[in-house]
Amino acid sequence: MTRKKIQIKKIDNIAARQVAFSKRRKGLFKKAKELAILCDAEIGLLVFSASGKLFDYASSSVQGLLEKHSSVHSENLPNLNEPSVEFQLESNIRAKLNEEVEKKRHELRQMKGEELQGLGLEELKKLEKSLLGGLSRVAEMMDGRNAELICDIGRKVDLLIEENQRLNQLVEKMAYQTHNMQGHSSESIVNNSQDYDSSDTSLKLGLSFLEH
Amino acid sequence: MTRKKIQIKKIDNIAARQVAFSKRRKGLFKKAKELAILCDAEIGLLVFSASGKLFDYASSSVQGLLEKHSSVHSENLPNLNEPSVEFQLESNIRAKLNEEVEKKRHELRQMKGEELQGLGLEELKKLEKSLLGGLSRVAEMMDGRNAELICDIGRKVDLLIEENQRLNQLVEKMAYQTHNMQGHSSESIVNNSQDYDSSDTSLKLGLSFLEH
DNA sequence: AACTATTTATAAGA
DNA sequence: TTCTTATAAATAGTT
Repeated sequence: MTRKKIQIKKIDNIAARQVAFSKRRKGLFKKAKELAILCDAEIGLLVFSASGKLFDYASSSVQGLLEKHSSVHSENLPNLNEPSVEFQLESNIRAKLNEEVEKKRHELRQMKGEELQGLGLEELKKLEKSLLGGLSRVAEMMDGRNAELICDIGRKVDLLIEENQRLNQLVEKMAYQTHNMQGHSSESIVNNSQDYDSSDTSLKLGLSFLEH
Repeated sequence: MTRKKIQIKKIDNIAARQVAFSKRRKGLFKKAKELAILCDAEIGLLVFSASGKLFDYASSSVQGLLEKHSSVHSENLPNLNEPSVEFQLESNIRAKLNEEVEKKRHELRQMKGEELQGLGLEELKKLEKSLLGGLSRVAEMMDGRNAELICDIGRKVDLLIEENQRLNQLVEKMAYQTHNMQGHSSESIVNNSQDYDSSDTSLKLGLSFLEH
């Protein structure tokens, strides 16, 4: 709503979100109070920040109702004040979790080269070191994977070469037998033998196998 | 708040009050929803019109609370046997948060080159790309900081050189005056003048200033 | 925490 | 109620 129109979706930047929360919360409460006064309405308003902090407003007759739940700060009403204890605990846990998520999100962003504004030279150096470390380990892992891949290819090629040799021997044997049995048309058989024997062909077969 | 500024006090005219109630109520709910989304807040809003009609809004986890209140409206003095509704909601939220923390933790580890076991070559390539991207942006930011630093040094050196020149002139003047007043012992003063004039000294001062 | 350029909300009128 | 419009109020981005 001002220097620029914004989309209504969760604000990514933590600091900006906190600022917006503070500003808009104030505005919301003001509007609620105005409506209550101008139009003689009864209004109850509860706002929990993402970190679990409670802000509330209640025009007279709704007050009692909200107070029970907001007993975070008003400690009275000995009847049914049990939910408050649990609620406080839960709120606390949630606040911590939220904080943790926020921290990790920020850290991740920084590792991706975003949200670097606040960092000094020393912190940037640390970040760079961390990135380089990660990078080298990723590269290592990639090397490993590549090595495995090459190893696989090697094994497959070996198998194919073996198979080729076997076929080759078989073909030669058949050519020999055929030659002995019928003394003609041996040429075509010799040509086939040469095709199977080509080591170029065996390599191509090995690679195409790997693509599946 | 528009064709004319209004005072915040109960609107006398009944029709006008109803119109205002309808308009402002709409605005208030809109603002509440925006705050909940933009700032990841939990919000509960109850509005009773002067005639007793109820309007409400509740972002997820507050829903249980408000439902109870609106039921209080019809039948009050509740039996206190259900901590379950709230508890379930809280549990849900916590589970989601925990999951998120876990995911981000894992992602961070991977960017640091740990927990890479499950990744295939393609995923590793993506990770490498992300790390390289982050690295280049961090390097950029470091360049910026270094440039700033050098700029600072330059400014401080300039100031010191100026100051040195001023002092030098002052010393020369004093030397001249002293020489005129008493025609002896001018040598020591000349020596002092040379000390202040040393550009090596001014540079050293400039750098040592920066270390604090 | 203050400023300000814009957007948004809305009082009055139709 | 709904629409329009002139103006007040809220506020996003900036400092």
